[in-house]
Amino acid sequence: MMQPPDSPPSSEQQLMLRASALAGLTLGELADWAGVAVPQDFRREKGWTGQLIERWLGAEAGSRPEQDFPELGIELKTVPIDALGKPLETTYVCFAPLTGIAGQRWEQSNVRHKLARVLWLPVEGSRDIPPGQRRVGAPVLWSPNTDELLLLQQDWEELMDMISLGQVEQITARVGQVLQLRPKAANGKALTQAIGSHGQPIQTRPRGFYLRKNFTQNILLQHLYLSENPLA
DNA sequence: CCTTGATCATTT
DNA sequence: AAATGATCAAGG
Repeated sequence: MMQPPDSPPSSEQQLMLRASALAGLTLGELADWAGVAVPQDFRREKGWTGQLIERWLGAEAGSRPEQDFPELGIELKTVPIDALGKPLETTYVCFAPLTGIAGQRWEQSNVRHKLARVLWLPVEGSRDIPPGQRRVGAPVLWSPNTDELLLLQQDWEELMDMISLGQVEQITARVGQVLQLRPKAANGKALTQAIGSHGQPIQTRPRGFYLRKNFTQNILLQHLYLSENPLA
């Protein structure tokens, strides 16, 4: 039986070694060995899988607005996949700034920084598989290529333009080719300040940036054909 | 309230 | 069946 590390990985290689060691194991095994109870479902513990994987890779717990491995400049994302390897959910990236965004540039945006380097860890997520029996897949270390970067930048600029023009209430999840903007809060009562259609301050639900499923799927698929040893 | 970890539940 | 909009928990 394995045991979770007690310190962050000292190198990218060590991180990948840790992640690769999880491939093929079930969430039940990882939970047992870490002394964590497995929930019947995720209705009341939606972040359970991500937090379990964080422990096994030695990420610092917490809600700091930073990368999971700041020393390595790497962000960790677990992604639920179906039997065919397709993402079952969009991927949350970060909150969207709704005020004080004049002159904000893509190059220095939170989205750009978060996605600079991501360690994707696919996990079986079909609801007909009990959480404890769901298997962890092989890790994929990814940085956006030129095409992906351009798509992300185009979407980010379109969304941020709408926000700065006071059109945040008109933004639906349909806007954006690969990046979308959706509510992100504890509930519908949470409100934050934004810009209204006449430039006046308004109260609206906080929003977050999410990656569409197809975009994430292409990342995982590319590695299937283009990486040296995708199954290692 | 904000940010982290995301999935749920209803609509389309 | 897929996508959108809503929601749950914990740390700060």
